[in-house]
Amino acid sequence: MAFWLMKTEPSYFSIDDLKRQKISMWDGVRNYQARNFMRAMKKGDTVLVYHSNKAPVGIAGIAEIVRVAYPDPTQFDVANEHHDKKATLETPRWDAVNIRFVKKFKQVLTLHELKNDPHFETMPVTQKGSRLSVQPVSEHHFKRVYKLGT
DNA sequence: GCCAACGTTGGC
DNA sequence: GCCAACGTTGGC
Repeated sequence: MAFWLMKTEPSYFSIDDLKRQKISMWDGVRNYQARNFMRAMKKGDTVLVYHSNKAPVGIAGIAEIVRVAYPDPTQFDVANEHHDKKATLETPRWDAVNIRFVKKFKQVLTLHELKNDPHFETMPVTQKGSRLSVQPVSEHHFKRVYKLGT
């Protein structure tokens, strides 16, 4: 059982969208390191859903992996903003996973709060210039987030 | 393989 | 909207 953090711009896809849809495809990841982390995800793993770019920036809730990595269909779709002309059905480049809504935090656990809590000093998301959209989370960090968020 | 140019992310 | 910190591309 592993823990992950995945970033989304809430104007594009938010924890409320996930709550409404119950199960959602997490697509559009176009970074190899992030993709490789997605490939390491197992059914039942826990995901911290992180809202980027729009205040309040931070962890908005929790989801669970219900389908492991499979070729992201948006890479083949010329009309999609995430279309990749170098990807083919035979040699796909990018993967998606499916997640299930678990919990929305009463309020977003903000990046500011994470940065001000010494427990999170080594958490990747609190590091300056951390752009990786899919990150592993330690159990220690997850437990602390859970405690503060719920 | 180097690295400049370019594109993107994401906090602020 | 700004811009630092990246990641990617492509000429050489």
